[in-house]
Amino acid sequence: MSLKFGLLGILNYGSSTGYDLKKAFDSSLSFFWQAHKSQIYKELTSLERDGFLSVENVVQLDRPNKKVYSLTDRGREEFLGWLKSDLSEGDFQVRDTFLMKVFFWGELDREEACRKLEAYRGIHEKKLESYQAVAGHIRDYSALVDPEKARYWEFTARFGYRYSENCIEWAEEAIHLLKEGENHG
Amino acid sequence: MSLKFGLLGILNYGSSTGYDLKKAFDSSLSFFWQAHKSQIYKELTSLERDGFLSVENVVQLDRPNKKVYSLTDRGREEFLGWLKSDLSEGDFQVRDTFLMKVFFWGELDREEACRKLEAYRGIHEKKLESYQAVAGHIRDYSALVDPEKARYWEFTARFGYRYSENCIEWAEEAIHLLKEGENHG
DNA sequence: AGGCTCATGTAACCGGTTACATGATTAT
DNA sequence: ATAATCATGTAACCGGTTACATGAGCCT
Repeated sequence: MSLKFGLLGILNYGSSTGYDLKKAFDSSLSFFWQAHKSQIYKELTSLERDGFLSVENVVQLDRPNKKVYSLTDRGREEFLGWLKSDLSEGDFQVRDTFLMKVFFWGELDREEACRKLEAYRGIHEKKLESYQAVAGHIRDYSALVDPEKARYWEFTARFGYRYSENCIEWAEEAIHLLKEGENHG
Repeated sequence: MSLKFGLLGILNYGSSTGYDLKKAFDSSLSFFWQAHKSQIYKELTSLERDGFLSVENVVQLDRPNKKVYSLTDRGREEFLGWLKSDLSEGDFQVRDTFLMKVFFWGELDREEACRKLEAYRGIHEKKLESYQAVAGHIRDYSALVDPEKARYWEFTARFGYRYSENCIEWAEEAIHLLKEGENHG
């Protein structure tokens, strides 16, 4: 359901093509939402059919033709309605296959569990670095765009940073407990 | 994809019916995975078709008949294969509609953003309480079941607790930044 | 009388993933 | 030469959600 609003939200900044929307997703929303191009093209078609977007065919000579989508008034209303709507249960539901595995780790031996925790920590350490880079990009941007927007982009990047930090601390705590338990477990 | 392994994992503890598997999901896996009963019944049918489960029809007189599913050897192999498999990209991808909204909050005024952050904090404060209750239940259980299993159940509960704690701290930080920005923004 | 628990599902739909398909231009 | 970029999609499939449907027994 949220891909729809992600697309409307980006198009609220300005008109765009499916191709560029995919790039926008990959570069700025991918921490908390991923989208395949096939899904983006499908969704754009139905948003246009429903009157939330208008489309213009742009013929190009040196490159493939393209379809430029623009938010209609109805589309903007739809987007703002979603944005203002109250938080609901679904906004808090997490799905995490890694934690599902952890839940069943009683079937593995502790060495294997420790190795997996260390791999997990390593991945989040790399993510920390990339969030710092993202934070830098946003600061560069915020000089150019509405700083009121950039403020919230920073909040989401900060969330990602803190999230990975927390995963690392949790993993270290768990590793510690496993190694402690080895002696008198 | 992970519902499959969640079901195999619980059935690895012992045979069960769709009805009871739904309860097991709701009571212990729901923090990181939710499942509807319609989906559970569908999945059980295909797991049996694929030879990962066997099924026994149990006729009852005072209650509706039931189907008791049991893990086959193939099913146990399939489960352990998944459990031992290396972490992949998909194990780290987050989907969070709340953060999607935050990303676009530049379209709202700050008071509204603050109110939503406070609601968010409030919800996670309630979640913190429920995780403490969960941790208690696990400790009660761990006297009865294999403590090596309970250890990992605690890890996932601890993750949930820390996650909500982190959300609260992030929200407070964000509220602070918004209120600070009011004066000289 | 009314609501909860036990116990099963089907049907319609929506959202998301993977693979396939094309083809010119531009940069290394 | 070759790989990347630009730009569009389709098709098949899988996974997940919502609503509908039934019906006995037990508790208040």
